[in-house]
Formats: sequence, C-alpha cells, structure tokens
Amino acid sequence: MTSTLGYAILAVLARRPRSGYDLAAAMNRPMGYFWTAGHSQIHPELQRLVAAGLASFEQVPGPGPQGKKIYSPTAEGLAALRRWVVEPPQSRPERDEMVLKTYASWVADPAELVRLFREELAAHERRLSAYEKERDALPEVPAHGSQAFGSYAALWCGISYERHRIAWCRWMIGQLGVDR
Amino acid sequence: MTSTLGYAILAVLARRPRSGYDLAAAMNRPMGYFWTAGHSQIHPELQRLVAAGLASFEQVPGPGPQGKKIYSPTAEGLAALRRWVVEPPQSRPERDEMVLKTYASWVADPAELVRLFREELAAHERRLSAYEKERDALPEVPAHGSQAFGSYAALWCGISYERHRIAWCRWMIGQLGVDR
DNA sequence: CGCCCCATGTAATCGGTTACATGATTGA
DNA sequence: TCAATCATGTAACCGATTACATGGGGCG
Repeated sequence: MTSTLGYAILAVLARRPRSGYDLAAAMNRPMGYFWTAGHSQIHPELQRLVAAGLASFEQVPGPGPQGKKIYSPTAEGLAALRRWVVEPPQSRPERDEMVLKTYASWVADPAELVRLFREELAAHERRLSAYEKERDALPEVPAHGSQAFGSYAALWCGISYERHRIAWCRWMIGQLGVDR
Repeated sequence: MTSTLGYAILAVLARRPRSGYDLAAAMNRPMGYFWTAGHSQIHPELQRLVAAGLASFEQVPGPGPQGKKIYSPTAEGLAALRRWVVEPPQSRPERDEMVLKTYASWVADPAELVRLFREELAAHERRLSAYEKERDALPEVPAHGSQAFGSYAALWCGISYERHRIAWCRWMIGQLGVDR
C-alpha cells in the first residue's frame, strides 16, 4: 500500500499525533536505533500519505512560515498499519562493514585489529547501558496491547543484540592476543 | 580512497583472482551473508578500481563476446585494503524492519503476531544450521593470518547473531501466548 | 536446434543523504 | 537585537536494485 517509510511514520503517529518536525525528532531518538529518516524524507512522505488517505493533518498556529501541521493516521491508515505489522518482512540484504573487515582481517596487522575491536567493544557497551536505562524506565512486564509493550520488546531485542556484539568483540580480542 | 564496495571487491580478490562473474557469485554466497552486490554494480566498480590503480586484469579466452577478464589486486590495492580493514567503520544507520514491526506490534492481533514470529524463528534456525555446517568444514581454530581465520571469525559472528535472534523470537512468542 | 550457463556491460529507477532555502517564535 | 529552536519544504547527488541488451560455449 505504501513504502516501509510510510509505515514507520504511521507507527509513530499511531502512538500520538504530531508535526513533521516532531516526527523527525522521534525518528532520531529513540526510534533511530532501528529506523531513521531525515525531515527531507519525512515531509514528502507525509504528503503522499495524505494523498493516499492514510493520514490527515490539522493546521494550527505556531512557528514557521505557515504555522504547523499536526498529522494523525486516518482509520484507513491504522487498518493498513495493523495489516502490515503481521506481514512477513521483505528481506533486505545485510551489509555489515565490521564483518566485512573481519572477513578480510587476515591481511591486517593484529595489534591494529585489537585496537579496532576495543573501540567497537566500548561503543557497544555504551549503547547497552543506554538501552538498559531506557528499559528500566518502563513497567516490568508491560501489558501486550499497550504502547509500552512495543517499546519494551524493541528494547529487549536491542539489549540482546548489543550483548551478542560485545561477546563477539571480546572473542576477537582474545583470539588476536593469544599467539604473539 | 575508494568506496566500501571497492574494498569488498578487493577483499574477495585478495583471496584469489577471479572474473567479475565469479566475483558476483562469491558476493551472493557465502559473502552475501554480510555484503552483497549484483554484477551490474560490480563491473563498473572494477573499471574504477583499475582506473585508480588498485586492481588489474588479464584477458583470457573463454565464453562471452570478448573472452573473460581475470582481476587481481595490485600491490597498491592490497596496501589500501590493509589500511582500510583497521579503520573504524563509518556508522550507517540501522534499519531493521522486524524491530519496526515489533515497535508497532501493540496495534496488531496477537495470534497473527505469534505466526509471524514462528516463521521468523524457523528462518533463523535454518540459517544457524547453514552457518554451523560451514564452520564445521573449517579447521577448529584457524591460525590468525590465514584466510580461514577471516571466514571463521565472520561465521562466529553470524552464529552468535542467529542465536540472539532465535532467543528474541522465542521470548516474543512466549510473551504473546501467556495471557490468552 | 534450443536451452542453460558463462560472461560483460548499460539504462532506468528508487530510497536515502546532504545541501540549499525560507521564515516565525522564544528567550537571553 | 541576536541566537537558538521550531517549522516546512526543494534540489542535487549517490549507492543499490531492476530491467534491458548482447553473445559465446557446452550439452542434450
């Protein structure tokens, strides 16, 4: 019906109507952990959603040349989101630069590789702390059907991912340090 | 010096010189697990690498209108690859459609969600088996500095990732099944 | 003879990023 | 009055995907 970006926008608007500006801010953080979009992508997509009858807006006074527009999903937009959520995801090809470097790591200097993976390890540890802090601000086991459940489940995935990545970095550092 | 695609190509050619066709095949499997490129992307990039002095080719007879071209990295190309491997990766924004669906899952039907995550779980279990099979074909602990080390370390990451994803799917299925 | 695999290329299109452009409100 | 923040948009560019285009070699 619409692009994945369109559904990402509907997913945010379904939680609370807001302006394109606030939408861009939400897609920076916290949603930016798993989906990002700049305002130059969001504004045209909002126009398309309105044209397709999936979203509507209310013009209210405020800053900016023409005031601001508060967007909401229409009933049709909400129904489309509900359908899209349970559809199988379209597989997009993986592109992981760190794994690519690892694949070619046999040509590189081990000491430099250890430095690289130590930096990577520290970055993932920082992200893990940030995720855990956000999770601890949510109810222990949010009821399914509540917005908090969506946030909690996404954070669970992020925390698990960072732990996997941390374990990998530690293993690499151990391997590279062993025989030298 | 060149694009990430260029380094991906150099990483494959550093293991063994080959034609653009074989390069495309390698980037489909097994390398396609973490980096992909079609032949329509590879051929122009090879021309750029040659123009930049990072790769060279030898024309040999074979099928195709003008025979085939076997590409190799030049000494300069290998040096560039060695430098690139230990540089910090340029952070590309995450885009995970499954997590996006999860974030919006509070609007959807729980029974349909369970079906979705069961399908996802099965797909990750299949991939895990494939990775483990490939890993078992490699030496137990490949010596660092050998090509097998790069393959082994990339597979270690893939296996760890699939396990993380499997744990997440199982947790989601458990959560959605509990209270109904 | 026809089909599949090998082999190399270009063109059109699409999603996303960066840069350009404008202007109102708020508060120091 | 000046700067930061709020606010909305367009244009240029870039990487990647899909489609178009050509043709040789091997095999049934």
